[in-house]
Amino acid sequence: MEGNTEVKCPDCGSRSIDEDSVRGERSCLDCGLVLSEGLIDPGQDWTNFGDGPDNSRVGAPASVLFHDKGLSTDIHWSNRDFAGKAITGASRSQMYRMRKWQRRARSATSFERNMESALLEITRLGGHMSLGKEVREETAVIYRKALEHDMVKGRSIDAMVAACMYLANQKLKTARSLDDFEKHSRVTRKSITRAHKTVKAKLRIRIPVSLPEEFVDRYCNLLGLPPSTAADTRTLLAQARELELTHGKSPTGVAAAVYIVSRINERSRTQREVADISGVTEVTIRNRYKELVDNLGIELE
DNA sequence: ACACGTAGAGAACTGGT
DNA sequence: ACCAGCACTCTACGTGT
Repeated sequence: MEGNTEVKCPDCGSRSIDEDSVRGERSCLDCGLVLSEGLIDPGQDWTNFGDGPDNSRVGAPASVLFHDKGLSTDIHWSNRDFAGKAITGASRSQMYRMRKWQRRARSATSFERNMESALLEITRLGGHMSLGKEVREETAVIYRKALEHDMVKGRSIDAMVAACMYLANQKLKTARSLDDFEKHSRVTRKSITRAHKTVKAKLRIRIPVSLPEEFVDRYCNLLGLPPSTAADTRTLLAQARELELTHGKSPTGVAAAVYIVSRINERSRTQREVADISGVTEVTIRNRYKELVDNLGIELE
């Protein structure tokens, strides 16, 4: 699982790379940098306990949303044996002991106990904020890493969960604001932002920076504009970058330069249309549009 | 219908104390 | 650690063509 000598962490140079086939990702054990996600486990997905081929797939899939990844079993409390017959006397008290010890063994370490309460909070908070399973799983993955890197000590589990979920929410672009988290979490806004900052820095989680150019093709496509318009837009964006007009602006807003080009090329689209497909408001389109037109000396009739 | 502008608020970052 | 200020985008308007 670890010590893969062929891979070196590009960030800190460490060779301790953790390959986690359940979570489908590779990360550096020293700095926590996630090297690659979406790895495919090449192994068979069943265990054959018998003779000959056995391709049966049984049981729920492993999930990061259970502290033991959902793979442990319970001894049921009904005091019945496999045939439904009541279990009594000595074997019954033996079963009580077995249940007790099984539970203790399962959540024995402080790590697991911490993870267990964190997952409860992830489920609760995720539910309150109507965040889907994807975000909750991403939160669990980030939280587990934070726990592994000793970041939870000294702050509340709830604050750390909120911070991790906020990060997951940013990463997956589910658009919940800090206010939403403040409202539904049981901790203060400050403790959330602090934990958020720490986790983001220590785990080197980058909220991917996207460039305006990445959106141009899709926008043109959605607007029914030809590839030549996309090309013209990229040229325009290159000039805008020279004059530093793209710095600090939202890439989607800048990409609305498509609007300008659509007018230049006399395939005019309205601000409303561009706003609808790009997810930025008409106001932002107007502001970018005005800035670009003013600074690049573009004449429109 | 469309383009254009403004005010007020929120989010996230920066720098000063 | 905390606050103030900053640049940007959003919502929600209004005005003009």
